[in-house]
Amino acid sequence: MAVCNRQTLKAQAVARPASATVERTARGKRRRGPGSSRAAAYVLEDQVGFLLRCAHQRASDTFKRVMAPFGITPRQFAALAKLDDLGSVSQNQLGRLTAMDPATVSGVVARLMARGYVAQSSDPNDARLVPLVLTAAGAKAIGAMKAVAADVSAQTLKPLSNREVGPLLAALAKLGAA
Amino acid sequence: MAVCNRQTLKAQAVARPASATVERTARGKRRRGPGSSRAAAYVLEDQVGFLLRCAHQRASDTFKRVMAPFGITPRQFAALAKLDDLGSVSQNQLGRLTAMDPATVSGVVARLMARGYVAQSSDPNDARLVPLVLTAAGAKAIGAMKAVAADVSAQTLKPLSNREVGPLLAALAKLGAA
DNA sequence: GCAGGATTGTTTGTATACTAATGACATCGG
DNA sequence: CCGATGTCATTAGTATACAAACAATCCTGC
Repeated sequence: MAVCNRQTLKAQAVARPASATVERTARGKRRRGPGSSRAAAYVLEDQVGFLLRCAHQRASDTFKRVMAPFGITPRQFAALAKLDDLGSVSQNQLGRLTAMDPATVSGVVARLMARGYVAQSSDPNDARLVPLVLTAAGAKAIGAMKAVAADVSAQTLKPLSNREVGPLLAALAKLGAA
Repeated sequence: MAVCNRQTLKAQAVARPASATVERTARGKRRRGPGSSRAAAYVLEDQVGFLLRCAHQRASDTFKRVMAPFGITPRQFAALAKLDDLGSVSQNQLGRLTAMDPATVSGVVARLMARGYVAQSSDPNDARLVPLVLTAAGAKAIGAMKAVAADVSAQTLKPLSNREVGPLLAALAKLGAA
C-alpha cells in the first residue's frame, strides 16, 4: 500500500547504520552530502510538488483501501459520481468535470462500460457527441459507493486537526484551479 | 497542458446554454440532478482526494513547463537530486527517499541510465544491492536543474498568499507521512 | 453554401504507480 | 552449518496522465 513515507525511510536508515553513504533526511536540519554545498540548499522534501505527490499517493491509497469492497478506482468513481449528478454528459464534458484528459476519460469509460456501469447513447443534434448514462447497475453501484465515500475523506484527513482542514482544502482548490 | 480546471468547464457550460442536460457545477451552491436527492449531498470537488489530484496535476504541469529545457520529469529529477545529495544509494533506498515503488524506480532509473545520467556499480558486501551513482554528465545536469528548480515551487505556489504557504506545506507533509 | 476553423473522440507513444510473483542473496536462530 | 525469514531487484499486468496526430463533424463568415 503505497510507498511515500519518510518514516519508513528513517527506520531503514537507523537499521543500517553501517551504510557509509546513508545520511539522515529528517526534514529541516539536514547534513550536507557530496554535492550539496550550494547556497540555500535545495531540499526535495520541502517542495510543494513533492509533498503534493506524496499526499496524493496516500490519498489514493486510502481510497483504494476504504473502497476495496467496490473494486473501484478514484477516477472511475469520479466519473460515476458525475454521471449520477448530471444524468447524461458527453465524454469530453465528463472529462472536464472530473479533471481528466480526453484520452484518459476514454480508457476510464471503456472500463466502466466493460463492467456494465455505463452505456453510450447518441445525440440527435450533434453526431460527434457520445452521451453517456449510468445503467441500472451503475446507478445502484454509485449509490452504495457514495454512502461510503465520505469515509475516504475522513480517513485521509485523519492526521490533521480540524482547524487545519478548511485552509488546506481552500489552498488546494486555488492550486488546482489556477 | 493539463486539464484540471473548472474554469474551463464553466466557460464551456455557459457557451452551450442549449445543451439540456448540462447543469452548473459552481462549487458550493449546486443544483440537484437526477440522482442526488440523498442527504448531505456528496460533492466531488470538495473532497480532499479530488483536490489533491487536481493540485498535483497542475504542479506536474508547472514542473514540466519550467523544466522544459531539461526535458526531465519530476520523478527523474527527484532521483537525480537525491543521488546528488547522498552520493550513492541502492535502488530500493532511492525509492524510499523519493517516494517511489521499487517497480517504479526501476523504470525511472532505466531511463536515467539510457540518458547517461546515472550508472550502476556493485556492493562488495551485499550482492543484492545495485548502488547507483551520478555520471559526470548527470552531476552537471542536476546542478543546472537545481538552479532552476526553485522557480517551479514559486510558480506552483503563485496563486496562494504568503501566509497560506506555510500551513499548506505543513498539512501536506502530515498527509504524506501518515 | 462552402472553405476555414473549432470540437469530439480515438489512437499511439511515453512515463508513472501499484500489485503480485519470482529469483538471488542475507541474516538470524539454533 | 542450515533452514526460516526477509530484502533487493525484475517482470508482468492494470490504470492513470498527457502530447500529438487524426477522422468525423459542427459552425461561421464571406
